[in-house]
Amino acid sequence: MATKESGEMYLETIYILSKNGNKVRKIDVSKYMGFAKPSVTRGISLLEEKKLVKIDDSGNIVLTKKGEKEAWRIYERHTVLTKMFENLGVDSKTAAEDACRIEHYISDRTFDAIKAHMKEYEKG
Amino acid sequence: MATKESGEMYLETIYILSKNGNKVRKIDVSKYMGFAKPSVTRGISLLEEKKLVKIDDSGNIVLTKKGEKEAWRIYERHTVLTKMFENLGVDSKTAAEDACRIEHYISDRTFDAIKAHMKEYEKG
DNA sequence: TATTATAGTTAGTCTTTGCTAACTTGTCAA
DNA sequence: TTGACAAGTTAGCAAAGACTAACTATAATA
Repeated sequence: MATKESGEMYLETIYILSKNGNKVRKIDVSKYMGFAKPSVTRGISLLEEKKLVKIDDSGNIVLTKKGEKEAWRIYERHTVLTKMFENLGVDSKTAAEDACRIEHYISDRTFDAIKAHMKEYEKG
Repeated sequence: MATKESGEMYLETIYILSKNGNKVRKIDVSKYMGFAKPSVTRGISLLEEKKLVKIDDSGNIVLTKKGEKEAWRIYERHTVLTKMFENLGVDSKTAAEDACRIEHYISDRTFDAIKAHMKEYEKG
């Protein structure tokens, strides 16, 4: 598989950790994901190459416009899929775990259909 | 990821190709999946080690009980997920493609919830 | 200032799973 | 019987993405 999964997980993690205006360093990502520091060093540097993040003068990881957009894309998949599974009666933990794996593999087209359906569902 | 994906795809392919009582050789798997012969040689031999398939005297790949069960598990995911996406308005091709990727990552628990929901849906 | 802890990097390993090149085996037809 | 083609294997490469060991650099504290 052209595994975008790894990069997307780093991106999503950075997004989550920085959501409340928090500074995010590589060590934070390392701890959050449970990956060794060198793995994170490389993972993030790949994101840098793709212009998805920058490292500021203090060593904080900052999402670029492009990175922010992409991270949001993944994060939205995560939340919507989790909610869908919960609505189907799946416990929150399992729902979130499944969403976290599936979010990387679902096409825009199918995700949009799910999103539209969820919107309807919530309405009435 | 503890990628079960590759092995599951081989298994599912063998299942599909043998569904109508057809004999399945490695070359058939190779053509169906678009993989080179050596890749298939190894892929299948891993399934042999796990006692999921056997090679009979004529070189045909035969699913064991265990392999059959596992293959069916994947195949059912494939069909149910495809149908669900189609019901949400996704075109058949996209629905099948998404199902094919996602089928490897969805937990039993979540899949059961989806299956139950589809049953309800079809009833009414 | 010197010590020490924390953050980060470098170098190199491992596993998975695809690939090609080149060989072997087995079958069928001339 | 031989020649040729199809099926399958062996050996080795590549990329992704995790790891450890060991280093450096930074920052806080005695």
